[in-house]
Amino acid sequence: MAQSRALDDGTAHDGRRDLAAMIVPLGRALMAAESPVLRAHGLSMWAYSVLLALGEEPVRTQNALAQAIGADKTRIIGVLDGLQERGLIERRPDPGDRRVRLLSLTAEGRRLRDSAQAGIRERETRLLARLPAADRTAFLRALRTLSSLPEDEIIDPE
Amino acid sequence: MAQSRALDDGTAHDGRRDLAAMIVPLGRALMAAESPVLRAHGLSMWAYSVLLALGEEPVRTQNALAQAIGADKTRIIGVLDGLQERGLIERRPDPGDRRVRLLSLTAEGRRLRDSAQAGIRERETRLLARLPAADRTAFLRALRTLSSLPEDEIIDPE
DNA sequence: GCTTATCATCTGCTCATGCAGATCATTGAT
DNA sequence: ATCAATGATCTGCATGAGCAGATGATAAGC
Repeated sequence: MAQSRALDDGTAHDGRRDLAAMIVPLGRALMAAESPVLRAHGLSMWAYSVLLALGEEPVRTQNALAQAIGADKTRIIGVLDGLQERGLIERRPDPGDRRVRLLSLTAEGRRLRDSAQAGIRERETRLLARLPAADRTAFLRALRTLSSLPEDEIIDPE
Repeated sequence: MAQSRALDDGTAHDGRRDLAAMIVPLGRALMAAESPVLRAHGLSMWAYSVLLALGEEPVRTQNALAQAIGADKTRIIGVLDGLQERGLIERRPDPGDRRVRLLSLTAEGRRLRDSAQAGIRERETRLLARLPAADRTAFLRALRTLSSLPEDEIIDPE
């Protein structure tokens, strides 16, 4: 263990840093990278998250949508108001239960989402070009796997 | 483009999600995973980050330390006070410039850091076991590369 | 019909964070 | 010696997020 810190960079005895220590700042930087693209499209991070979460089928209940994007159900109401006013989403009562809203994208909302996402994708492609092709592919595959895990499986693996 | 959304899961036309959309929630979950380990060691996230950032050589200036861990220099003062009180770190004036503090780990601080990190590493190993070995290796290699990039290179690649 | 539960909505409160400003001690330049 | 800059420290302010509670409309169960 005398060599446990040959390099003073937060690394453990196997020479790598904690996952969180690598992933969290990277996530912050990626969000900062998205910021100008979203601004150019007149979207906040939460507005964009909402657009990403809405697809071909309406999402049933605002609470379900909020949970899907990791937001507070009370705090997305203003976001939804704004998106609805701009004609990017529609909110309709569920005919079978009028307490509930069905949320869907408009064609305009889809276009804006796709345009913003294309801008973000372009930047990501340039960033990922720093990785060897095989590493890039494996990285994305691993990331998809890990990010698809239910949260409690990440928190308490096995 | 008619097939651009075969699956309604926030994916672009190449079928993958935005990096931020995958990495940010993963980072949050990883932090949540660390939480019980840190609590068991009587450490906050920031306290742990400070311990990780201090190595064999003293860190010169509190501001440099704050920047290194992505914290606000004014907000880590309390953290440093607490760590110092517990005998986990030392703060000494630089003999060459008494405005400046030299920050270093005590032996006790090193032990606590290493113990916490071992606990966290154990959980990570279990989590990463879900990946095929080759993907795991490539993922960690890629993650190291990306997380080592200067922030402005991530924000504005090339 | 009455009671309980659910959804959307609004609002208040607390906490963390980022940033700015002020103060004091120290340093460097003139 | 004076002035400007720097580092640590304290504090205030604004903002956003998380959570709780209340309200009104609607639905389900008895």
